[in-house]
Amino acid sequence: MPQEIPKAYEPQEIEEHWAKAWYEENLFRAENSGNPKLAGDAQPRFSIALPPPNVTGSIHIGHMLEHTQIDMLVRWHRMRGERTLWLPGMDHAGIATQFVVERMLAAEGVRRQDLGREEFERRVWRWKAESGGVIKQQMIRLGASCDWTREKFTLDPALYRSVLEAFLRLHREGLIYRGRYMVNWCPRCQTAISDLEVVHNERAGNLWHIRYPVADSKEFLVVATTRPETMLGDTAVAVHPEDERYAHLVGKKVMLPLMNREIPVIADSYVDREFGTGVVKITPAHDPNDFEVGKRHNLPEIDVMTDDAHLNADAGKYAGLERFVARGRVIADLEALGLMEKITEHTHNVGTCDRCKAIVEPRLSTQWFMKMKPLADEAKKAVTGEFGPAAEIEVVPDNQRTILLQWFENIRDWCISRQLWWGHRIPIWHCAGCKEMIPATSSDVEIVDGHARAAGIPAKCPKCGSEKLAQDKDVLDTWFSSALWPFSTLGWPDDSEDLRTFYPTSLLISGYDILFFWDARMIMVGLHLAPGASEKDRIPFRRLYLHSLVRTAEGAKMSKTKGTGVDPLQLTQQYGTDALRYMLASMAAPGTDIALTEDRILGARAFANKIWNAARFLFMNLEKAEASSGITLEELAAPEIRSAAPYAVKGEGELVHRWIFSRLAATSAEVSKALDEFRFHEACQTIYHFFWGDFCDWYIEWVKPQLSSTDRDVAVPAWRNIFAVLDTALRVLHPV
RNA sequence: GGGCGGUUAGCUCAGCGGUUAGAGCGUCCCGCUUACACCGGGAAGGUCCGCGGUUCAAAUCCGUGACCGCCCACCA
Repeated sequence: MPQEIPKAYEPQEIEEHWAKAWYEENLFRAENSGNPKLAGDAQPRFSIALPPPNVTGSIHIGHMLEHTQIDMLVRWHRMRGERTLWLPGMDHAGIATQFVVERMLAAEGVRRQDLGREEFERRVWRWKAESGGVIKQQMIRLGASCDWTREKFTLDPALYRSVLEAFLRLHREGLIYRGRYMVNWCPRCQTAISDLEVVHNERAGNLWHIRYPVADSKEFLVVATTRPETMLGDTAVAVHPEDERYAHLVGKKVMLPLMNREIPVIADSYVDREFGTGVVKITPAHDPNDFEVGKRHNLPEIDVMTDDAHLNADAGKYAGLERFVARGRVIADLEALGLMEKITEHTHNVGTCDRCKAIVEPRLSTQWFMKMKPLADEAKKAVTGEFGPAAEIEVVPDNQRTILLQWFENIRDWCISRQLWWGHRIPIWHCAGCKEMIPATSSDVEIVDGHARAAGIPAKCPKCGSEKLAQDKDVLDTWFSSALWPFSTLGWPDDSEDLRTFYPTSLLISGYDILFFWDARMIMVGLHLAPGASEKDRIPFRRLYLHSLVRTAEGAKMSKTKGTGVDPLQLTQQYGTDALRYMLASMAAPGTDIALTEDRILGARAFANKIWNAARFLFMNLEKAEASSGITLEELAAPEIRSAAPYAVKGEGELVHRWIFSRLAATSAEVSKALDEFRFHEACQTIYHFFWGDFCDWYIEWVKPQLSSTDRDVAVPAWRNIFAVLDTALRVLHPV
């Protein structure tokens, strides 16, 4: 202890000092935890994987909430003598990172296409180094007690190997397939995106009622549409099979206006007689429903758009126009021809790209998909406990379980290929001759230019013998590698020591916003691919806790790419990490989101200060007591002396000592229980009350005279007691 | 169209079957008592959204209505 203890807690220097020391000494290596006397299965274990932050910038306060909660549990388990691993790492975040880098390039007036794939990748790697470094420093500074010796990145060679192994296995099993289907196409990012990456917003729009002249007749069929420009790709018009109004026209042809193409009138029960006119134009290449209808009726599929959402040559005279320009032109032309029956107002859902907000175009495209049904069925059983209690994944809070199960119930296949340059390249080669698709011969990787590439390059086409093979240009959805995270980071597919020791992980803590993106897919993929004879060995985690989200005082969600994130380091400078962590933890009630307000941080800072001062008081008075009654720190701090507390104190006040110890025991028990049930806020509140109310306000005040007594029979036991209490209280507090 | 939350003190929120409903911040009085004014002592302040029900007992459980918010969904 320094001579002069500052009056107020000055967190900056102290916290930074310890954070650095912890990191440099690798204090939190898994090897440093646990009870050395216990070997093998007798040693209790606790393992948890960090949800890898995206390397799209730096972490914000929301990450810090997550990390604080994880850290509390990790420290708590470590203190209880368990072999504890918190494995950190980061995610390459394919589309998100590529978007960020593209945006930076745009500021220089450069497009990624100008640079070419290789150069662009180099730029992203450079950005990754920068961003990843920042994130790591932030986490260290914020005191996250993870094992940095095991840090991973989703594009590490070892993890690419896991990805290859997973892909090849699933492909071999027929769970990964390639095909031409309707996908969500983002014209800005110029890639397909999964259903989950589409955000639907209600927007005011119109319903355009267009007359399609019936061939060889004076009649019209009036169709209603929200996207008139897609009519250029119509290949049929549909009515309900039992709709008497139109029964006589089924099987006839109508003339598609503007394109002057004859298309059939078909009957399909998909049509809702009540909506609009009861007649639907069918555009199989640009609408998911129409695509299904088209398949049922063997309709041609005419894609009228280009990758960047301009109309293509199949759109006749509209070719080259941007889609919304074309819409205007189509409407004007229809009106000029007198074929626009009417225009009504209509609000409808518009899908936008989660990343760049561009309006998504449903579009026919050849992509890689993952068959989800069989995987989801198994995952469901793990969540409902059908595999037995040992293989049950407990979901907290409980209502999220329902949500998860519903999602498994209604699962659809997952489009896993992305037309991006940043990510895991698909290990399939296409034969130039016979179009055969040849998978990599192994999941081995080689290092080229410092980064991993698939090494199992097939030499020639097994079907036609051609040697003109080219690797698929697409990369995998970033969540594909994320789905493997709990075991890929531990060495899978190798049978590694870490994998045997720490898999399945004990727990996953993630935000509920990525429940489907990540958590659900980990369960499905882990259950299918992870090693182990039974389900209980393959589930990726035994418990799943979905934490709430930190919002701004106005309730907006935080996001780095949107620039609404709050930098935790800045707040740390102002209030101290401990205060921030405490504040976050104390607000982390399951199920409700957190609005960030300064008040709460101030309260937390006051608490940190209180603790500091309580300790300061004791140390300052100890010096005096040394003089008056000859007490030494050694007499108090030795573990065997502490553990023998409480000591009987001569004279009055015996009860007070007994009281504080009973309160301490109760507090400690309550905190443990709260932590075990993820009630972080209650744990905080309990300690707060004990420390401030019981310990400071009552106990210290009461014991003050005893501490300064010259009678050693009074002073020594009193001191011993108060030190034991302080020590234990700080230990209870340590997780926070 | 389905599902999930929320509505409690001036503000932000906890509590979710059992004595006078809590916390932080704010407000009002009183205190520089040898750790702390980022403090201590005290006080004011609440038909726990409305209505109906279950119960010896309800902010807490059930039903219903209202108003907010979120998620999922292929009605053109």
